Amino acid sequence: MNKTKKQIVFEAAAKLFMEKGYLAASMRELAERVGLEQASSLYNHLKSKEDVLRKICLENADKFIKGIDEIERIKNDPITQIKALIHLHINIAAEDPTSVTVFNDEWRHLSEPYLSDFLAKRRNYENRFKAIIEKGIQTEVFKAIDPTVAFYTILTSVRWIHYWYKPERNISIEKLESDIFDLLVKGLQKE
Amino acid sequence: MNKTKKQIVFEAAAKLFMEKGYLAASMRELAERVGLEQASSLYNHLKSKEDVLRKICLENADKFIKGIDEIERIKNDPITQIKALIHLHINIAAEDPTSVTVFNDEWRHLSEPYLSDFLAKRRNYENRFKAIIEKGIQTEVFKAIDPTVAFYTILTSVRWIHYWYKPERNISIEKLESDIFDLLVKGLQKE
DNA sequence: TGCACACGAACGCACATTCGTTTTTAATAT
DNA sequence: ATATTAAAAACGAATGTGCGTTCGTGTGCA
Repeated sequence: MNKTKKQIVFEAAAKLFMEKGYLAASMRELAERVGLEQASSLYNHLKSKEDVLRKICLENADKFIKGIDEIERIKNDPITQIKALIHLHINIAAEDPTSVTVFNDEWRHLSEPYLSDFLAKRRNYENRFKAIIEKGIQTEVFKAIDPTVAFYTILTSVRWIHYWYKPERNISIEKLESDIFDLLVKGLQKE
Repeated sequence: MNKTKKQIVFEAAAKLFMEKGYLAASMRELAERVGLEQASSLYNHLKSKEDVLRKICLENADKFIKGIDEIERIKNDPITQIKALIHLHINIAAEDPTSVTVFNDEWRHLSEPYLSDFLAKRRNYENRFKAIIEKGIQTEVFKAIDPTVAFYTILTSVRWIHYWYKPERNISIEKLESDIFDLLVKGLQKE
């Protein structure tokens, strides 16, 4: 099925936001990229520049929330849950790398009240992520290192995968997933 | 010794760049923050907005290059080198978190040829970081996971520490360092 | 007397967005 | 097939705003 012009515009916007950053991306350049002579023509397809950013951020935030909902529901032990969280981050990043990059890097340019909404969702996700790690430490499945350190180190690792992972480097996402899991859970060192 | 006005201006600029992002930071707001009524007055202390960004980026890039220079010179085995790299990242971040944040997040707004210079330095650093990990894998000190995955996962972990590490959380940088080392090298899982 | 600094006006530019108008498209009726 | 119509999309001019920076001038301190 053909993409609507609206879809084309939104995808080009995400790409432009990713490449230049939200503030440096201009509606004039976006127009050019989708074959329009005038930026004003864009407004037949979108409400505003920020509205595009909002949709991208919200969409991805919901993906993560939905993901952790299911992980909490289905998985039980912390190790399997961590594995599932790695899986979640990699899959979302692989599915739409452009969109997840914008989500990750440009959310701070949301204006209120959308910024607060976004941050609330983010905090919610992070707290639940952290709780999984804390549970692992409490039940002595994980090492007795500082939970905050463990949490942020792992979250950071998986949150920025989109920065460097390019599928064409002929490493599959399955291998990527299991390598990251090995590294974070079992450590870099051999025995 | 008292800070010169120039120092005050540069530090306030770094802080402003960090808080709002380089593009969203305005010279008028910077002026206000350092007690000047007019943005034009700033130009007695700095050459241009971008010049401030350049100095911040260059300064930090050199810190990392100098750091890895010494690590290559003094340390021998990959494990000790990784430990030293973690130490390096944490110390640079702790010493001047504001500046390292700007360095890390805003370099892309450098214009040519400074951008290319910066990226060359960055590539240099990353290649040498990666070489250490590859050596560890080749000599079978490290697990046989994909070197690129190992490299980026570790680099990402240490590169974004400034995002979340606040010294007032009463965890010392020594503990932070050893916990991150434990996690990355020995793994999260117990035994 | 000179120098460092602050001021205030001004310049030129790029930006997102609005508006009224024209063109294109596609569905309907002849 | 062709003509009619209404909606969708593109246009181009215009608006207002904020930006970095320059310049000429003034002020106060060494």
